[in-house]
Amino acid sequence: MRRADGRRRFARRGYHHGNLKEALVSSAKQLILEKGPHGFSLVEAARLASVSPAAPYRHYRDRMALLAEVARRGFTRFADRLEAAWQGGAPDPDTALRRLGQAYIKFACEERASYAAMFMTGIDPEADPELKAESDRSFAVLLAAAEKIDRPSTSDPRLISLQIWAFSHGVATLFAQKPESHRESLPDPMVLLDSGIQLYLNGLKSHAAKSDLASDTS
Amino acid sequence: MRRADGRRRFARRGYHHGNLKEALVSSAKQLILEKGPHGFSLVEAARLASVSPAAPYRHYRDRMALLAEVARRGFTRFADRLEAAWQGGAPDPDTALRRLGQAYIKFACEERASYAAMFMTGIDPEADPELKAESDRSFAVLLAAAEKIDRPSTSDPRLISLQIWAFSHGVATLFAQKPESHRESLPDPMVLLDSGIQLYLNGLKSHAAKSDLASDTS
DNA sequence: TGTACATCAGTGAACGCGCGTTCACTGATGTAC
DNA sequence: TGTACATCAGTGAACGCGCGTTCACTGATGTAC
Repeated sequence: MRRADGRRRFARRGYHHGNLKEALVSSAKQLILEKGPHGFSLVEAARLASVSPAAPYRHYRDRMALLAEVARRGFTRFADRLEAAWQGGAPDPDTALRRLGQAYIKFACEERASYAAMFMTGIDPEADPELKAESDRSFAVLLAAAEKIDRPSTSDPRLISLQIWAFSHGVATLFAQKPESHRESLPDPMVLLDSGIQLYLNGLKSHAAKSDLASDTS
Repeated sequence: MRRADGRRRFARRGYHHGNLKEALVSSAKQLILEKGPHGFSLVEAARLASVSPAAPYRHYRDRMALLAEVARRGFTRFADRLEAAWQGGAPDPDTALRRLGQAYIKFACEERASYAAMFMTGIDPEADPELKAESDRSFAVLLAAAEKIDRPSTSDPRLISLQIWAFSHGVATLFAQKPESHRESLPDPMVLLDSGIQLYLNGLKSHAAKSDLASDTS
């Protein structure tokens, strides 16, 4: 286990690594953090796992397959967290939605590499059924939330969920993706999203009795 | 001027290109569209401009310098468009802000390559004074708008402008960056942003008399 | 419990590729007189 | 208007690099008997 020049992270148990599949995912995440999802290379991930450049091909078809694995696992944890935050909308939808937003940002901050693999690699969930399942599960939480909140009866929950998603994603990519040191005088992304969502919900409510802007596209 | 195998786009006038600096910017934008900002290479841009791989170095220090030039020009047009849309807030701030949002999405759709160079390359405006000036000018429009709209007196215009920016950026990256063919059943990004901003503004207004959520971070 | 053997998960060398960049050069252009 | 010359903007060949991927191989593991 050496470092610095020939950087290695995982002690080897012998000829066989023991847990190379996991180790590669972990190495990939570290490299994505350091160089962004496009700077990631399979060769370097292998090096980081103390393994020859050919070894990863025993576990992943190619470079993209490992990236997709990182994204897939990311979506799984993402969906788990969102579900746990939403809790079926208890005790009331507004409170639950605020928790949902906080969970979103928390994930983007704490799992920067996963978030990048999920949303900044141009990976297409449609191409991989497993990936799609987990990504659908994530979005389903947002949709359920949009359906349950206090809103005009004619409003479109799908539109609302996409708006909340876009807002969350914007805050995540602009303010939560950079390492904390680089944020300087910017406001806390959590506060930014939270207060924005509250204002948005308020707008929805106050419009319940008026014209339905969220479904009126004029 | 040939194509397909040795793809060339610009007719040469002879030994000297005539307008290589411009041609390279144009080639770079096309390549960014085709392969994303990370797939862009200086060698290929040169090829597309019918010029040897060494030629670009007469005009740009290195690969990043050309990318920064695309971003800088993008920010210039972006700021121009935002200023033109905002019009000092006439005839009323709400109407002007809606125009602003529309201009934002319009830019992201019509100038996908520029938008990508500006926001998806990890380019740092702080590093280049010219870049920073144009990027500041863009953000200044958003800030001016946030100051002028109907909002609680205790609210923080900076926070509001960042929220509007984050929402716009989220819609732009999630729904406006992909080629239109790939959007399928998704709603029009323009409508998505516009109706969301209206709801947000409404929330701001309805809170003017109540507690100021936009400045209260509890 | 011991041995033969199939299977698994590694090795390491090699390949072709495209890229960024440098270099000595050369053709074209524009300016001074 | 014509010529000498400096400067500018190209060429093309070459370099070293890291990457993705393949290949024949081999050491370790686990299972059948």
